[in-house]
Amino acid sequence: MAVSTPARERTRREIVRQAMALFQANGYNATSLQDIATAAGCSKATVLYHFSGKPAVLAAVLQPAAEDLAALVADAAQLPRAEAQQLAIDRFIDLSVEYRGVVDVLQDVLPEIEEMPEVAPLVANGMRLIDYLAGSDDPLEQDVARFAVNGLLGECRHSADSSDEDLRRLCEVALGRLLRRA
Amino acid sequence: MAVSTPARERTRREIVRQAMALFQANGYNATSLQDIATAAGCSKATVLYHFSGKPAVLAAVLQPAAEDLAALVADAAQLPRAEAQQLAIDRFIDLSVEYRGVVDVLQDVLPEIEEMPEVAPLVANGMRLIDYLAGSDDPLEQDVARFAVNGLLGECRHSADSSDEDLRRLCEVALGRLLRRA
DNA sequence: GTCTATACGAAGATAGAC
DNA sequence: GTCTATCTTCGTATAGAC
Repeated sequence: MAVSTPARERTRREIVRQAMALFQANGYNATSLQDIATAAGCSKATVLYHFSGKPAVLAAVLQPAAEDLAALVADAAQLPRAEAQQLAIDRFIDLSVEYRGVVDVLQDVLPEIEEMPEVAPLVANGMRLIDYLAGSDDPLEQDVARFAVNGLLGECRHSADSSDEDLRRLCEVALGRLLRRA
Repeated sequence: MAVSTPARERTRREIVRQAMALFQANGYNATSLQDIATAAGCSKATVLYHFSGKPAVLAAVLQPAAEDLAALVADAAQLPRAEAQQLAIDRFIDLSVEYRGVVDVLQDVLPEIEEMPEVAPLVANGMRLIDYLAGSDDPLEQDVARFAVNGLLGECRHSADSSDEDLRRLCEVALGRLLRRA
C-alpha cells in the first residue's frame, strides 16, 4: 500500500462500498448495475470495467468475510476434532455477528450460488466449516450442522431490528442446543 | 367439477405443473416465463392470459402447501399453548417432508417475498407458525423458532439427494433439540 | 374464451469513441 | 479510465385472429 490513495482504486472502492449498502438494503437480485453505478456516481459501463460482471461485484463485497472464514477453517484444520468443533462454534458466532450485514446478502444469493464461480471458494470453506461444526462423520450430525448454518444465515436477515448482543445470544443458544459436544 | 376435464383448465394445470418442475430444478429467479411457456407447450402470452404475472404463477405453485399450512395454523389456534406447540412441531415436520420441493422453491423467493402480495397469506401463516413453534412469548424462544424454520427451509434445498426418511429424521432431531417443551 | 403476434421498458453485458 | 451507443433477453402489456 502506498502513502496516498492511488486514485485508480478510488472508483473501485466506492463501487464496492455502495454495492454493499444496496445489497444489504434491497438484496442482491433487486439491485441493478444501474443502481450501483448511480450510487457510486459513475456509469454502468464503468462498473463493468472494474468488475467482470455483477457476480464479481458480489464477490468483492463478500471478500473480507470470505477471508476471515478461510482463516477460521485453516486454524481448525490444525486441531484435533473435538477442539476444532469448539473453535468452529465460537468463531463462527463471532463471524456471524461481525458480518451480519454481509451474511444477509449471502442468504439472498444462496439459491443461485452454484452458478457463481466467483464465490466458489467461500462456498467451499462454508462446507468445511459445516464439517467442523458437526464434529463427527455421522451423516445426521452433518445434516444438523448444515441445518444450524442455514438457520443462522436466515436469522441474520430478519435481525435488522435486533442488537448485536441479541444476535450473539441467539447464536449461542441455538448452536448450543443443536451441536452436541463429544 | 364436470365429468371430464373442462379443457379450459387443462392448459392452466399444465403451466402450473411445468412451472413447479422448473422452479424446483433451477429456482424461481432463474426461470423465465418463456421457459415455462415452452415447457408447457404454449406461448408466453398464454401464460399471462391464465396468470396476471410471474408471481401469480408462483402463488399457484405454492397453493397446496399454503392451504395445508393454513389448516395447521387454524387447528393450533384452538388448542392451549403447550398442545399447540406440539401440534405445530409434528405437523410442520409432515408438511416439510410432503412439500419439500415446494419448500425449496419458497427458499429461493424469501428475499423478495415482501413485494409479492400474491403470497402474503402464506407468509402471514408462516409467522403464526413460528409463534406456535416457540410456545412462549420469550423473544429469545421466538428467535429460536424462526431459526428452526429457516434451518429447515435451507435444508430442504440441499436434500435433493436424501430420502424422505432422512429428512424426517433430521427434522425431528433438530426441532427436538431446539424447541423445548414447557 | 383461448390463443398468437407484436411491442415496450429495463436488465446485464459488449464495442468503441474520447 | 470513463463514457455513449448498442445488443440480447427478460417481464409485462396490448391487439386481434380463431
